[in-house]
Amino acid sequence: MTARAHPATIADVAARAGVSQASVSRVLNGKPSVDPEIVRRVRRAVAELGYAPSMAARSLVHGRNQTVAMVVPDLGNPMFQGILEGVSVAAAVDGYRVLVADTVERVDDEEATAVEARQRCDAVVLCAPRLPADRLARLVERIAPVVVVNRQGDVPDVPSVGVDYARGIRDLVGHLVALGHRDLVYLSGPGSSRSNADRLRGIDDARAADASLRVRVLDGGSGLDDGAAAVDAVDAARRDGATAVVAFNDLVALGLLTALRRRGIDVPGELSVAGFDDIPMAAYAAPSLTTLSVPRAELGAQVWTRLRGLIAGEPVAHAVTFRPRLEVRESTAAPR
Amino acid sequence: MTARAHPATIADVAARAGVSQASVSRVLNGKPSVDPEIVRRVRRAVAELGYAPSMAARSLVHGRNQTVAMVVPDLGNPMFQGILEGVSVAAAVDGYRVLVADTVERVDDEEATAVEARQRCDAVVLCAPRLPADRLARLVERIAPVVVVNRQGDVPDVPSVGVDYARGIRDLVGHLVALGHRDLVYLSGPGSSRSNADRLRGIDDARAADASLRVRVLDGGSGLDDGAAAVDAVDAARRDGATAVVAFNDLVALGLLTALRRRGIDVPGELSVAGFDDIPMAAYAAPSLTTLSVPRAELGAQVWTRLRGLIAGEPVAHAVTFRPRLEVRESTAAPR
DNA sequence: CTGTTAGCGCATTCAC
DNA sequence: GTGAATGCGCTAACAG
Repeated sequence: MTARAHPATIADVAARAGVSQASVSRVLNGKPSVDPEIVRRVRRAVAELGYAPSMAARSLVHGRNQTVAMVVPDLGNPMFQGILEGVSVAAAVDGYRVLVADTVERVDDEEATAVEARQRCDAVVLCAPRLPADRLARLVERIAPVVVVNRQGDVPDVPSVGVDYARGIRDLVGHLVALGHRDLVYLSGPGSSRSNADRLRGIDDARAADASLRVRVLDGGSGLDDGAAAVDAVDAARRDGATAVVAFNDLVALGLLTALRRRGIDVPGELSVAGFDDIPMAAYAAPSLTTLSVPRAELGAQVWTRLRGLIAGEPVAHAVTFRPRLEVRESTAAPR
Repeated sequence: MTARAHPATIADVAARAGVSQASVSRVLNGKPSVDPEIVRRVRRAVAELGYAPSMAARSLVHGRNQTVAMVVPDLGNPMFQGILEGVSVAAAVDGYRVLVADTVERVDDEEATAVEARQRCDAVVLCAPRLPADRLARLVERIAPVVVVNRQGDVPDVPSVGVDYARGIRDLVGHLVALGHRDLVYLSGPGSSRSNADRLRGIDDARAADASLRVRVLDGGSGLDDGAAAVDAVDAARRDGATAVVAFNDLVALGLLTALRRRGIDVPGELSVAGFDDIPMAAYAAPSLTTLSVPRAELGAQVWTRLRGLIAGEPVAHAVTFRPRLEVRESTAAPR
């Protein structure tokens, strides 16, 4: 077994099998009508040489990579992890792999990252919740084919898959109102984030539909720490009459829950708390968290379906929006 | 602005600038000593044509991708997410990207996945906690350059970075013993997992050092659900005298915590509980979780450092092992 | 300092 | 059905 310094090439295989490179190529790509005898010899040579085709060469010829990029603002967020996993698994079935490009919340070079990622891949999945719509619009046409996540309506003619945050919030508020709450707090997410804007729209809709409803909007964030840090403001609102709080997402709600517990404020006795996303931990919190469930994996799968279509040159598919499902748990109850 | 069907090539740029392809290449790669005038014209042509170099062609010539693969058993695990993020960020600094290959816990085709990933990338980061040592050894030589995570000692001559689980467990048991515990439960992780074996070794060491110490090993798992599902067995042990439980990881501990609460068992009053990993949620649990902190991001950075060295042809660097730091929180206390 | 030439490894014409 | 030639886009020698 002589080890070669450089990996075997198709030429080596051809020589070893005593056939032409073209034949080897045909066999390897399963082209029909190749003499069985040739097939056998080629397969043997391939095995003996431990030959593996060069992806680089193949990419150059085909103009395709079999790789897509997924740019995310923060890999630490369970939401994006879920989508990544969904896309990753779905794409793998079609022989595609996914490259992750974590912009680490640096909105400023999100465009550069996306463009760079596109150069190495056949397409990109863009999660850019904070990129202003006009910049987003310019970006997507530079990096097509692309599908955007949670930017429905911001970029016409670009496939988009996302969550109906406004709808989810309305459902949630409806649940709280039904319990008897009239004075709510919305603990907002990152100010510039599109999905936060969507949630705010849901809040506004709810307010418009019910004049007796009061909702105070407090600054929050998107992580556990942000939720905990908001406890002062939340408690102040509570003493001023608020009876329930809707957090930007589960992480924030969980952080708040802990801070409230430390302060001795009973949830849901003295204050109801709800989140968004239904991350695995939500059901395990104390009290378990009322939240809105979003199908992360399925969302990822849908993203891939659209991306694959685009790569294949199919027309832009319709946008899909998942309606969150209200998951009522212990953290919300009727106010005292 | 005439739009071209096919992206501009270096030949287009050369023609437009009235120079040779070689010159264009030189300018683009920042080769020294190129006539400033030429540089200007090339830059202008590049801008006008919106030229972007083909990574595929470049890869073919260089034999390198500027991409590494990271194969993980489960992207849903915060541990791997953290490492991924660490590697991703560190690699980006050097112009490298990372491809994720989620084997979705399917140990059987872990090898195939890794090999396939290696074919598209310059190197691979291998997280394969359950792959038997002999198969691992054979695998790594097929996919070198590679650095393995948490398989210290299993593959000599392969850079490895990991966590000293045994040491962490000993430190933790020491803490529990100091509190007065003598009868512990170890809620084990996946049976075939190397890191579970390491923890068991830590348990054995502790037992060997202290004959009066009793440790019952119970079957667990690696997720929230596994922890919750173990509550019956844990409670039985408790009634039989056990006063503290060491869970495989934080997820398991958190799941158990919730199940215990539902059963009305006070932690740490009636039972102490500790985890491993110090995931963000650990500090926010009720009660907050005593655990062992491992530097995920730094671990990822170390992985990249080693991988980069290997790619550059440097000799195999020494293995690094991080000693976990004990994080004492509310979930452990002296037994009644 | 610049241009010309020759591959990198493969898939794909086109003749045979 | 098979082989020989051509080119994907780029960089690295080599001349000039």
